[in-house]
This record gives sequence, structure tokens and C-alpha cells, in this order.
Amino acid sequence: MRNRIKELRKEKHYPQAQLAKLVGVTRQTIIAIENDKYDPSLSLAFNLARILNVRVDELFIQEEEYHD
Amino acid sequence: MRNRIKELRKEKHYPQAQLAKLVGVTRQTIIAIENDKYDPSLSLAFNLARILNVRVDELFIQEEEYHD
DNA sequence: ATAAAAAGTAAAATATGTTTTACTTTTTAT
DNA sequence: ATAAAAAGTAAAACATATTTTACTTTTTAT
Repeated sequence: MRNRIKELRKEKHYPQAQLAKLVGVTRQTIIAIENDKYDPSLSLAFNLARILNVRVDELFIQEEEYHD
Repeated sequence: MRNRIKELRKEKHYPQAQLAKLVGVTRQTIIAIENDKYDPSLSLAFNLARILNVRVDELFIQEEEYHD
């Protein structure tokens, strides 16, 4: 899963520390997610989308969907 | 976080076991999420939304957002 | 060129999500 | 009323997300 967090955060001129505070996690979490170390929880995904003024499905791009 | 999975699954007449198979998890995971035991991962949320033909933000309702 | 701010790395500890197995209860169809 | 299908409960094991702490590297502004 890719995401546009770094891009949209920069448009708003937020440093990672400020975005972290706005969504209620630590700076390490923002770094890890921006750099694709792991995916955020669903709840954090919603908070990030809200602060960055996009929908969840605009912020995250699922590249490998499950097909049965 | 609430969700409309049970409702939309029933509209499609899928038993839990079939939905589980379609999104690539076990039946227990579907049960737990439908009954609000915990939230799905972001990736599972996307797969559920895709199979149920709605957007992620239509399938899940965040009731307690974080405000700093 | 320097100092300060921002971003990144790493690893251990804790919290949350998912699977597996087995068994019970409820719903649906005959 | 019965059998079969679907839904639910529980708990242990395992996987993934988040925090905390400490330190390093890169970027920005003067």
C-alpha cells in the first residue's frame, strides 16, 4: 500500500511533528508510514485523511488487492 | 468505529464464510469485525469495501475522532 | 559556514489484529 | 420437528502497529 501523506503534508507546510500531534500519534509513527514501513491502523488512516482534507481512498493506494 | 459490513453483506446474500473467502481472511475475523470486537487493518478495510461495492469511508463510520 | 529545525535509523516494549481449533447457539428450509 | 447451514464464543499462538528512547543525517535560514 502506497500513500500520499508526505506530499499532502508538505502542501500544508506541516513538519512531521505537527502532523503527528494533530492526529494523536508519535513522530516515529508518521515517519514509518510515510516511508512505507507499515500501514496505519484504520482509525489513524481516517484521522490522517481528515487532517489532510482528502478521503481515505484518495490518501492510500492499494496496489495488491486480494483475489480469491 | 462502527461499520456497515453485516448490512451490506446481507444485501448481497453472502454468508460470513463466503465474504471471508472473498477478502482473504478467516470467518473469525469477519465475525469479530462485524460485532465490533476490533477494527480491521487498512488493507482488509479496502478489500471489504471493494467486495461490498462501496468506498472505505462509506463502509466505516469514525465516531471518536482525535482532536488535539 | 554555522546553528537550529526537520527528517531518519534502530531496537526493545507494549498494544492491537488475525489465525487456528474446537465447541455452542441460532436461523433457515424441508 | 428435524437436519443442515449459518452465526457466535473462547482462548492460545502468531503477526503487525505504535510508543519510547536515544542517537545520526539532512535541510533550512541566517
